[in-house]
Amino acid sequence: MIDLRLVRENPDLVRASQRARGADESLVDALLAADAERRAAVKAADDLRGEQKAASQAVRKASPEERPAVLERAKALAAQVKQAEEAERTADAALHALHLRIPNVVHPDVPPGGEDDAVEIRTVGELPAYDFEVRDHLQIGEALGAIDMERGAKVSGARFYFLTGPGALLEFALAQLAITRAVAAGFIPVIAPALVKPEAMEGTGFTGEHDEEIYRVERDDLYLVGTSEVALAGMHAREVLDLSAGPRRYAGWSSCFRREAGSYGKDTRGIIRVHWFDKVEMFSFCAPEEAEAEHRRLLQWEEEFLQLLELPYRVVDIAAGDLGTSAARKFDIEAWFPSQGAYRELTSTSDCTTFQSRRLAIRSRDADGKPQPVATLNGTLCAIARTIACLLEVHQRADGSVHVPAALRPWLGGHEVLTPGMSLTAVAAPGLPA
RNA sequence: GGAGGCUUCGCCUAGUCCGGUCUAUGGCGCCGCACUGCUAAUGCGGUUUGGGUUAAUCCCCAUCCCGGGUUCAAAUCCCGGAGCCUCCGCCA
Repeated sequence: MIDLRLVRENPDLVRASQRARGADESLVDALLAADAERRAAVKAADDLRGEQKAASQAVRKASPEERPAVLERAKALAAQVKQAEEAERTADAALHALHLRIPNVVHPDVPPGGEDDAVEIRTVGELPAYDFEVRDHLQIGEALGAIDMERGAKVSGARFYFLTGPGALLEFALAQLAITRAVAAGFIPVIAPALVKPEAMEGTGFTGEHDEEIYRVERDDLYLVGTSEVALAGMHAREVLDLSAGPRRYAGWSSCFRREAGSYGKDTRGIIRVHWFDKVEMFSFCAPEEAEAEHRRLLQWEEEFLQLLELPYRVVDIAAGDLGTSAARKFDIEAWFPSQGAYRELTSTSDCTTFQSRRLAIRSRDADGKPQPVATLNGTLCAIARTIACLLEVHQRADGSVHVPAALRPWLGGHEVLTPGMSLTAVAAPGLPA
């Protein structure tokens, strides 16, 4: 949630942010009114409680003769306090409900507009040219024995898949490369839970407008995460972190689950948009004043990863109307999918400033030693299924084989190419005993 | 799934049986000051978090795992829940 002091002191800034998002501007004034009401209710209840406390002491000290009268007064006050506390709770709940409905304040440099108004920042890598008819990743994957959609549907339904043979090995290779890179950059590797409590989901801002996107396990009141960001952010809920040595960075691996409600008919083919995939996610806790620089660093790590995979891509600055609830700013990296002749989102990094940490009560001590909300940032290092799809397409060859980028070879037995029908028995990490 | 134990202001801890200056004790750590050639030791003072109020200080309210209840009054009594530990059962 956003900083209430900002709303009080600079409501126009928040109104402008709401406008930029295409969200309801009047919420800001409703919030201000609710805030004033809550403060009045708090003051009334506090004052009454103070009186009651004194009265309660008086009961104890009263002589036997005056005791009945004093007790009478204390009882009356107790009843008033009860009423005042009820009013306080109501006012507080009203404020909280409004507070939760307001998304993060957008960064001033965010481009205006909606989904189609992302601004291209740069393109990197040469678009490949093919002197044969380009196949899509599913055709290539099926020929390689790497992807089995039909049986995925048989077992789990639409948008489920099996990764088999070289596909399964590719998943591990990508995960290894991602985690290895992240650890080398100073990230703490984490295997995060994929089922979380409602609190963690709410804290990261996913339950509001994205509710339809989330799998819920009713019986146990748990959610399946759509990204390990949820667990990683929740990891330090209600803690005071020591960030004096710089940002605290985690690289989390987890399965991710998405209902994809409302995307019927979109990307129905292959493993570009699926209900479940595995992902290595970067997550950073840092001082608010460092957030923008950290955001650029996350973006850079994402770019380096795609460069290692030899995938051409472009970086886009997401427009205000297309930002998630928690994000003040978001950069996507879109990689080239030859079968579509288009760039498609492969990774995404968001600066959530103090929005998530305020909800989750994640703080660090400022220069005065006072706990203050930290900034949280997240970025995809590798969304594995979609990355496999992109790799297969970009690195395809006329004979149905697929070029293996050098960076992945250590985990694919040193093979420079994946070929239909190849034997996997030789695929082992070099240096391991046979 | 069953039985028992535990949870106090950074860490440890007193207090809970028997409700009332608990405005929560003490130790460690940390910060400041004094003493000291310097350090150590010692002494004195400070040190939970959130909210309200304020120009700021002061002050006020809440906070003893969480949520209810009883009471004029709850760390303390009652009910519900969470987490941790031990044992039994089951299990990869």
